[in-house]
Amino acid sequence: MADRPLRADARRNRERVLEAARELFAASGIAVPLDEIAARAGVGPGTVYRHFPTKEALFEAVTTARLHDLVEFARARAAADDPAAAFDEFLDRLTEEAAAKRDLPEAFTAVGMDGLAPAREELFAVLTVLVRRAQEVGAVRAEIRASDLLALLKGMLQAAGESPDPTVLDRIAVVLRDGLRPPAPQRINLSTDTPGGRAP
Amino acid sequence: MADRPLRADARRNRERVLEAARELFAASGIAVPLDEIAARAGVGPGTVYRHFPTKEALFEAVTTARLHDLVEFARARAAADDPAAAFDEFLDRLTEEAAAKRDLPEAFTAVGMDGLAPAREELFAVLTVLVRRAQEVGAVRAEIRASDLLALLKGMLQAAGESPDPTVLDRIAVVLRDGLRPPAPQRINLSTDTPGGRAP
DNA sequence: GAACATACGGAACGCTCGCCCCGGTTAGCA
DNA sequence: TGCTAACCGGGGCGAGCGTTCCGTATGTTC
Repeated sequence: MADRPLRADARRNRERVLEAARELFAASGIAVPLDEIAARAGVGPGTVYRHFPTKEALFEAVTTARLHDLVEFARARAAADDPAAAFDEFLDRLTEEAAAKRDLPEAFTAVGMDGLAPAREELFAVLTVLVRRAQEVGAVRAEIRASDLLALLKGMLQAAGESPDPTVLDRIAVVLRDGLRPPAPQRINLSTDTPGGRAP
Repeated sequence: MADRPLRADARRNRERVLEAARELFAASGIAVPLDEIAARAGVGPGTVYRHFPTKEALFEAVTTARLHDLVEFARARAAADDPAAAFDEFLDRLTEEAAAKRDLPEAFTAVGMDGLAPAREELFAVLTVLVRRAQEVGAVRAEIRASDLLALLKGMLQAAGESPDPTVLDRIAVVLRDGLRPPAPQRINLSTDTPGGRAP
């Protein structure tokens, strides 16, 4: 019961399992069989279960770390001087992440994974700030909420993850970025007289 | 072997199965157990298999019809006088569809369902025309391809389908719509001198 | 180097779910 | 109304996967 230091091989195997889980979860999502993770780590299924009580726990262990990194990144941006740039940087980060991280969108809305709830709430909270500040300087349309952003990002990550063409992600990201901006080009001083306007 | 008319009860049960499959696939996607569909239809699992050789075949039967409707709708719009409005109408249609149709995004990119391939190719072809014509009048940004649009729509449908809040869909749809438009308000005749242009 | 605790591997269990089969029933027709 | 063929229901089989258990191997300590 006391937290005696793990035996050397146990420690090594635990790391191998985590490494294999990171790779396979990122590649195929939580659907990957646990036996495959064990095989990739060079251990038996039993060994995985001695370190993690359940498959979900392993997924949580891998994903919580990833979410936490994302939260840290967002938190730093939430206090930045330029909220518009901060918001853009967050989108950039997520776009990079989406390259081959199929587990991230699953982590956003995994049901029944109570272990992930704190990290998700943290992310939600910091996203709320990030969005609000970007809205205050007119960089993001006013009606958007953090939940909308999360849904949008999740959809983007999933859609991009399934597409064989990696350049799809770039164009999707551009669409999201521009779509999130307020409709009229109201940035700074400019006096266009675009007819047929839809905004007042 | 000859296509003798089905017995009355067989015909009725087949319709019931299709109806139940439509509802349950739309609500929960292809993950719904076949026994549930059978139970909802008031028949045994064996009856389902007498009408459809496999679960995938049942899914294809339900989804092909849905995709075909969508293709018909898009085909009519692809020849419309106002390509910009036609494109918008297609987005509207898909937004409505997303209300509670969890099977549609799965139909877009279901792997190994060869029965759906023709419908998917039809959809892709007509979307290509729809996008190109909208681009010709400056209603859609030039770099977008039909595959990008499909990925975006799939993401939107999935994100909206999983969210408990139905109003999320509205805001997501607006973001997509505006994001798909060309960045600068370059509608028709106007002589802007936008520096740092990305198009010739 | 020996003894002990700890960890390992993989066979085995139970559960879910797609799919098949057989005894009973019902529809259609003479 | 009665016969026959088609159809129905649900129990059952097998595969895949998460999880557990136990005999064996290995690191650690004296």
